[in-house]
Amino acid sequence: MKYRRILDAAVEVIAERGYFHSPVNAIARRAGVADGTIYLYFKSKDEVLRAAIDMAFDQFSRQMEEAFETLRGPREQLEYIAQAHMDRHASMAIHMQREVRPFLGESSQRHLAKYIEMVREVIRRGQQEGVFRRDMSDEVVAHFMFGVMDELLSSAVFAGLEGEDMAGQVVDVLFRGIGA
Amino acid sequence: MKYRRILDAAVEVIAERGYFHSPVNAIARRAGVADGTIYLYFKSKDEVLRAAIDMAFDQFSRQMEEAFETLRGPREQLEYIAQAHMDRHASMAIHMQREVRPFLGESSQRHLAKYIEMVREVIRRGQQEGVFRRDMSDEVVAHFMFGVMDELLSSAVFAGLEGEDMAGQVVDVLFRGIGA
Amino acid sequence: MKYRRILDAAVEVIAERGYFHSPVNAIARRAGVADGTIYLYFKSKDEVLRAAIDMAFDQFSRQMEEAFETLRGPREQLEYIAQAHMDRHASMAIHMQREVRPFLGESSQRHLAKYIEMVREVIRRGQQEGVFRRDMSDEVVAHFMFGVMDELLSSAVFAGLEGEDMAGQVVDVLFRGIGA
Amino acid sequence: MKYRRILDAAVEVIAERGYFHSPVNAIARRAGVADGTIYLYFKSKDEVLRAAIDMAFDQFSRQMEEAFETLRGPREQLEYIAQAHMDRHASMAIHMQREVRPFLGESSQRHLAKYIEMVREVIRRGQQEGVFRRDMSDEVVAHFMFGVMDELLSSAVFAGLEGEDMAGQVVDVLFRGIGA
DNA sequence: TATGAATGAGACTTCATTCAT
DNA sequence: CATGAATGAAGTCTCATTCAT
Repeated sequence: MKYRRILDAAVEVIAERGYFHSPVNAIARRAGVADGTIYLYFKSKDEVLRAAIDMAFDQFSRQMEEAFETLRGPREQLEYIAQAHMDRHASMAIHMQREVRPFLGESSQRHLAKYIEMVREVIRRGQQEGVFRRDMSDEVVAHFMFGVMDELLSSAVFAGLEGEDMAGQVVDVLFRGIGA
Repeated sequence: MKYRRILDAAVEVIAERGYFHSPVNAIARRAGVADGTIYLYFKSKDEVLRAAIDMAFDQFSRQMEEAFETLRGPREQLEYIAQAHMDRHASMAIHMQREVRPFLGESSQRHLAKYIEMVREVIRRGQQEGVFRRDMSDEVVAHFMFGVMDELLSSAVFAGLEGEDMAGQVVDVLFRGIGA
Repeated sequence: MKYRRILDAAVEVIAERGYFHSPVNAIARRAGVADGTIYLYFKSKDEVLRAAIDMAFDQFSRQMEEAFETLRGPREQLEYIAQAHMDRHASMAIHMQREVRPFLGESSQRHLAKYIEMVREVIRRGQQEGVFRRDMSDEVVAHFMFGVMDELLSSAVFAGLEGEDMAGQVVDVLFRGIGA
Repeated sequence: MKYRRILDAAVEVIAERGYFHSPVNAIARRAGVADGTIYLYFKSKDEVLRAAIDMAFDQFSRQMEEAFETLRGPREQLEYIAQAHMDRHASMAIHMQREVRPFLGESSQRHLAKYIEMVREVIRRGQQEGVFRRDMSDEVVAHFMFGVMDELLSSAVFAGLEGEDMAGQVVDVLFRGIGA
C-alpha cells in the first residue's frame, strides 16, 4: 500500500540526508510515487515525519508490551529494551526525532515520554523489588538509558563501532551502576 | 563586539528553534543588527553555526585542560567533565551539533571526536591505575558518557528536571558501573 | 510550450533593459509564468541567457548552412549573412552576447567564433577565387563585418535608422573595400 | 587628486570585470580610498560610470578638435580617428558604454552621437569635396566605422589580434569602399 | 486515486549607500 | 574631507503545496 511505501521511503531518505535536506520530491521518488500523491495520504511534509516517528514508536511499544508478557524480571526487560533499541532499522525513526524535537512539538515529546515512562516503570519496579538502588531518580535513569542508546546508535554510523556488543556493555554498566 | 553578539544570538535562537527553523533575520534581530551585518562577520549562515560550535567546544576544551592540571584523579576528572557539560550556556552549542551532524561534516565530527578522545584518555588511565574495569571498550564508555549528558541536557529543557543534580547522578552511576 | 515562451520573453526583456537590469521576475512576468517556473526549465538565470544565445546562434548557423547550398558565390553569401544578421528578432540574442561576453565565458566565445569562422571561410574562398584582395587578414575582415552589423543593429534601435537598407550599404562598402 | 584616481580606478576595474561585476568597494580599493569617499565625489555608482565615459569621450573629442586644426583632409582625419580609437587606454571607456547603453540613457547616447556626428561631418565634407561617394548615408557610414573599431578593439582582447595594424586595415577598406 | 507542472512565499546573500566618528 | 561599519532593499533560487488533467 502506498501509505506504507511513503513512510518507509521517508525514513530511509531522512535517515540519509536529514529532514531539512530531504525535499518531498526525493521522498516521492524513493517511494515510487508522484509528489502530489504524498498529499493524498498526508496533510503535510511534517505530517509524514510525524507519522513515521509515530509508526516507529508504536511498533517499538508493541514489541515491548508483547515481550514483557513473558519477560518479567527488571533486568531482563531492560536488556530487551536495549537490544531492541540497538536494532538499526527499527530505531532510525526514533533517532530522527532528535533532529526534529524543537519544532515537532508535543507529538515528538509524547513518544519520547512514553519510551521514558516505560523504562521508568521497569526501574521503579526494580527499586520496589530491591533489585535497584532507591537513591536515584527513576526519571533521570530513564533519560540516561535513552541518551546512551541513541548516542551509541548514531555514533556507530560514524565511528565504525558496529562490531561491538554495545547493548550488552550498556546494560552491564547500567546494572552495576544502579544495582542495589 | 558584534561578532560575539551574533554568535551568542545564534546559539540562543538555534537552541530554541533548531538550525533550519532559524532564518538569518531571526538571528540578526536577536543580535540587534541588520541582516546584512551578519555577512560582514561570517561568510554564510553555515559559517555562523560552525563558528558557534567551534567556540563552544574550544572553550570547553580549554576549560578541561586548565582544570586537569590540578585535578589528577580519573574520578575527579570525569566529575568535572560532567559538571561542565551540564552548564547550560556552555553546552548549548555542543548540543546543537546533534541536529546538524549529517551536513556539517568533518568540522562537527572533529569536535565530537576531541571530546570523546578526552574522555577515553581519562578512562584508559583509570583502567591502568586499576580504578576502572578493563573489560570494557573505552570508546563505548566515552560515547556512553557523552550520550547521557547530552540527552539529560536536552531533556532538562522539556522535562523540567532542572532541579536535580544530574551530573552527580550520572557520575555516580557511571562509577559504580565501570569501577573495578 | 513554456520553455520557448520563457526564452522569448528573456530575449525581449533583456534586449530592452540589459541582462543585469532584468530580474528573473520581470522575465517571468513577461512570459506569463511564475518566477519559480523558470527554474523548472533552466538551472539558473545565466542558463536562460546562455540558452537564448545558443538558440539564436544555432538558428542563425542553420539558416546559413541551408542557404549556402544554393548560394555559392562569396558575394552572394556575404550579402545573405548581412541580410540575416539585420533581421531584428533573430539577431537580438546575438547582440546580447556583447553585454555579457566578459562573464559568459567560453560558451559565448564559441558562438561568436563560429560566426567569425563562417565569414572567414567565405572571405578566404573569395580570395582564392581572386574576387577579394589578398593583402588583408581574413580574421580582421570577419570581425570587421560582425562589428559593423552589430553596431548598426543596436544603433538602429536608438537612432531610427530603421528605414534604410543598411545591410545593402554595408555589403556595398565592404565589397568595394575588399574587392580585388 | 582623488576625483581622478577614482575615475581611473573605475575604468580599470570595469574594463576587467564589467560594470555589474564591479562592486563599489572594488573600485574604492583600486583607487586606494574608502568606499564612502567615492560618494563625496560622485552621487552614485552610475554617476562614476557616467563621469568616466564623459571624461573619455571629452578627451577624445578634444584630441580630435586639436588635431583637426592641422589635419585638414578627410582621409587624414578618418585615419587619425581610427588610430586614436584604437589606442587601448583612451578607448576602454568608450567601449564600456556598450555594456551599459540600455540603462545609461541619454548621457551615453549623447556621447556616441557626438562621436558619430564628428565622423559624419568628415564624411559629408569628403562627399562635397568629391573624395567620397555620394550614394551613401553618412550616418550609416559613421556607425559603420564606429562598429568596426569597437568590435576589433574588444575582440583584440580575446582573439589575440594585438599584433596587426588594425586601424590601418580598417581605414584602407573604408576608403576603397567609400571612395569616389 | 494518481500525476507532476506550476505556483509563490520565503530563504540566503549581495552590495549601493549612509552616517557617526 | 575621509573613513568603513552598518544598513536594508532587492535579487536569485528552493521547495512545500495545489490543482487541472
